[in-house]
Amino acid sequence: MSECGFVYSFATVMETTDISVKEHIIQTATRLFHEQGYNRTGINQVIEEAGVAKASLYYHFPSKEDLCVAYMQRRADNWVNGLEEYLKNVDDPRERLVKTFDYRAIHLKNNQFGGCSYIKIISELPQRGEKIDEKVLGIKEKQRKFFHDLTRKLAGIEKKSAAVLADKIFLLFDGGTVQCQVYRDTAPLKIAKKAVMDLLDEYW
Amino acid sequence: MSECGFVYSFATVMETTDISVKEHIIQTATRLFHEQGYNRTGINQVIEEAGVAKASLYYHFPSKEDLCVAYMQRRADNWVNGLEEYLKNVDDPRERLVKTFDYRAIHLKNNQFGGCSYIKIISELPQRGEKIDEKVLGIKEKQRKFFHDLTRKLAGIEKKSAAVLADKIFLLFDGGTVQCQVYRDTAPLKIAKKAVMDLLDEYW
DNA sequence: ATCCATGTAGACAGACTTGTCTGAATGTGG
DNA sequence: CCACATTCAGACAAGTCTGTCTACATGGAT
Repeated sequence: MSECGFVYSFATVMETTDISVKEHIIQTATRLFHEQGYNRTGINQVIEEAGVAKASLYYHFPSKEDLCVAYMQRRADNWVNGLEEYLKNVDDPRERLVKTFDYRAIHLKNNQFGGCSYIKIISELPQRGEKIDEKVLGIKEKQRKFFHDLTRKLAGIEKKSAAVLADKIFLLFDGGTVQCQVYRDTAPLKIAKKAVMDLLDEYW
Repeated sequence: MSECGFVYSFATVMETTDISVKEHIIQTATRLFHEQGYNRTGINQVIEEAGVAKASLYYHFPSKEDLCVAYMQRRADNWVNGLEEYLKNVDDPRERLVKTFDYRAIHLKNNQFGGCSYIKIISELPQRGEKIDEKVLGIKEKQRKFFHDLTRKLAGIEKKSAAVLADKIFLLFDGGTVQCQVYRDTAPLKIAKKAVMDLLDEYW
């Protein structure tokens, strides 16, 4: 098989391209876990599609649970990086809030309306493994903080009002996300965006 | 074993108590699927805890997927019946809307903050089996219609405004539900309720 | 009287799962 | 030069899963 040669030559290139075996595993797992679900994706499929040996996976990740944590972190990084790029020329906090919902719709569409990775994971693992639980709560809290930071920057808003507003927007964010997943359509997020704009108009 | 005798005598009683073997299976599956998740609950556990034979399960349900549909229908029935009971003396549509969020919090707490069964199912089965997809969309559409019917009854509201308002409330409903699932707390639904009350105040 | 619906118990097939282990190869750093 | 980190291939263990099947029991309806 030429595949073997490919893999080995690939490994030599890897330092220059910075796509290591570990990175291949994370990327493959991130794709498969999100598209097929965590429970329905076996380790064997991950290593096969990543083109790595099983021992290599377990060398980098002691268990599937650890790979799951890396998957969620990668999803979070991708989201934050994509959003920052999308908002790079937007300064007004009001506009940043609204455009976040635009980007959310784009992001969900680009991800086959798979919904929120973290809500999906806790839906698949109701018993809450410690590491996974911690990761989900940490990421969700960062999402919440994002909205709180933005509303606090709105001109002339009181601190308490900003917090209430942020929590409402966060609810619309998650509500829009899961409804887009259910309906496989961006319509719910458009309504959520409209709701956010109406909320912001109240504060002028 | 006395168990055998128990089972058989149970079967004879079943017509009077109206708790058939099929009903036992549905109740057990409804509990286990919601608490443990659909994928993580095996047929063998269902029949064991229901106290029925495997052949009996497959006599009533051709496949696990069919049992899943029955599970979702049962969850929907339980929700609607519980809500109707909770709202039986509440006539004002505004109050019915707000109290629906109160009942949602009670319901989630009573169900170990397991979240929305239908969102969980589509999170576990991303490929969307035909029967399951149809069921989830049907139930979600009924939930949506519930809010639309109520907002239309608000005094002096325009038809279009009522529709927009209902969709916003529905977003807060689902957002509150999944966030309660994440945080294992009713706090998000309290914020959602407050958001609904604020929305309703706009329409006086 | 006999058929049929409904129920029991439990073995079995065939596939899947996670994780371990053996044994070898490669390239780099000390 | 040798030790170490990293990677390969793939067998294996020990368990899970869904669904099928055999063989039998029971009670009501025709």
